[in-house]
Amino acid sequence: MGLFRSHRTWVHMRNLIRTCLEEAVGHLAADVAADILPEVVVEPPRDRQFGDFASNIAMQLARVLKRNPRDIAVELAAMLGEREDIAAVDVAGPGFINITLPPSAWTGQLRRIFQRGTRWGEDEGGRGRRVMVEFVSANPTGPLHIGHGRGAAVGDSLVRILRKAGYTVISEYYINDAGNQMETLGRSLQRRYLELAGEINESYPETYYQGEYLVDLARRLREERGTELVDPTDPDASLPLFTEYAGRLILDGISDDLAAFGIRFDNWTSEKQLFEDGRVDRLIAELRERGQLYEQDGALWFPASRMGDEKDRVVVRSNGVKTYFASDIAYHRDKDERGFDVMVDVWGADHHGYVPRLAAALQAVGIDSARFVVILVQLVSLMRGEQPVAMSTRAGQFVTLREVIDEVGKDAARFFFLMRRPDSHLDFDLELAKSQSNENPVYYVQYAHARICSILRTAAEKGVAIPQTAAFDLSSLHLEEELELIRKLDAFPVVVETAAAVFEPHRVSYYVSELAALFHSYYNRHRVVSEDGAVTAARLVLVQAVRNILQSGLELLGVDAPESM
RNA sequence: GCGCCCAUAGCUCAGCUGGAUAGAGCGUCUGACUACGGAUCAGAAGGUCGGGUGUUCGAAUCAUCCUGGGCGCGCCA
Repeated sequence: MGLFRSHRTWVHMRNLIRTCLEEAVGHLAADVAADILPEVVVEPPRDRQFGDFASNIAMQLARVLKRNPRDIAVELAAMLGEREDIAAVDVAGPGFINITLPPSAWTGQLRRIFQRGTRWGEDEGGRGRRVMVEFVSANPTGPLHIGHGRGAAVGDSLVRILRKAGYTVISEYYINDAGNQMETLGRSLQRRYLELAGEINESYPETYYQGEYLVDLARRLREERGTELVDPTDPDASLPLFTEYAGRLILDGISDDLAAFGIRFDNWTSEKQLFEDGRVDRLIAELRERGQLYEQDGALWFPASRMGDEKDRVVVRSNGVKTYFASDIAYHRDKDERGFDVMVDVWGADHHGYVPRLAAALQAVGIDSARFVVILVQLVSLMRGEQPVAMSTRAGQFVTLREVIDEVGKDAARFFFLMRRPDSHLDFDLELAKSQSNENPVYYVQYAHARICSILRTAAEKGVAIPQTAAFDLSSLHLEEELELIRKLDAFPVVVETAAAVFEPHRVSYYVSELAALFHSYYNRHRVVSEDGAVTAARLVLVQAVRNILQSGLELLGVDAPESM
């Protein structure tokens, strides 16, 4: 059986090598129960001199087989070495198996990658499993700030990555439009409105929302309705109108800001709606039926402490008001009923204390909490060069996402948010993000893409045919830099798969940066378009493949891949 | 006080869930096209992976303790 004659023509090399090793291990350990055999892991070696791939399986097997790892490695290597399509197999160190493929294997792989185009990296790993990714979900009480921006970038990129990895994904925004914060919002707008009408003399209360945007909304309301909403006898009567007005316009603004950030949600779910159509009540009834509620001090409690949380939590307050916790359980019960295998929630890290209680509650209504994944995104420190930018939500002084997008651009903002692990603190430097210099990593990647486009334009101007297929001889691609590029392209599906599995978009950011670096280096050393027709054609195939992967990698981050800059 | 997260080069951070001599960008220093875009490239210097103990063939990675920083501990959302 030929190693590279797979029924799936788009399989990356690493998986093929793994399959080969698994076969060999099967022969070697035929009498060992399969379930105690260690998983075969194949990865690039630390040092390229060791070859294309390395596996530590012999050392893992040593434990099970109770044999010297080097002996095992030698035997496995002997089996692999018989294959014609493997150039060399070596045993090194304590028992690493190092595998080298012939250049023809790599050019053959390049051909497949090229023909796959921007679909290279699409995988079936998700097997169509249904995932909901819920993110942002900010209260419609004010514009999105920069912290929301990070959550938005992470959530949206996760959606893109999961889709690429073969999952069926729905993105959703949960609108927290119920509760007393909305009432406070209404009162705040009402107050600003009355101030405009000259009805108020006292200073604006500290407990109200402080942002300037409420003054703008009040002006707008006044333009639309004049002073007809001034009702000195019964201010509460018109309060719902203010609340509804503020909530609706702020949510529209949030939606616009997200659109400017390249984000469109598949679905929006209203918390208020959950209350109004009885889903919250049904959930509470369900908890009661399952014996998961008790009454104390006039309130209804969920015994979360029985399932790992610090203390029990109130579901219905003694005044009859249902808590946010209640609606949140109901919301996740609803997600479950909509048939999602996995529910991913992207939250600010300051909500981490909330995770155990919700996980416990889901478990209590029969939802395996392993299906509930919370990605905690750490807060963002905004910097302007060395100087921290002061932000205080309370004082209404915060930098909005919109301001950041306007100042540094969507691409830089998204890339910066996705450069770090979600659970790592992020310093966001506005000056750096804005600078069109070599300090800025966004341009580095985009420039690589634009440069390739430029090469293709040059080739076209010179009358060189741009290869549309790779169905010709690529054997002139034998330089180490060229093989290195192909290996990197080959690894893209692994990056997508891993980023999806561990919910870490920053892996894609690193990948595209590394791929761009390999390309820039190659570009500076070797000409693509030259007098040699065969070499030119082969190199055009290579750089076009690089372009495709840069493009789809950036696509996963929601960053544009410009043809010129 | 209890819980969660973090600690890796001067700075900002990766490290492919336990592998070989710990990497990248920025900054610093030295260099590179009269050719496809110099927003680029080549090279150098820079480390007790916060500290201790443990687990094993093998630890930045796992366990545990300590130190230091962030966050959370409401009948708020």
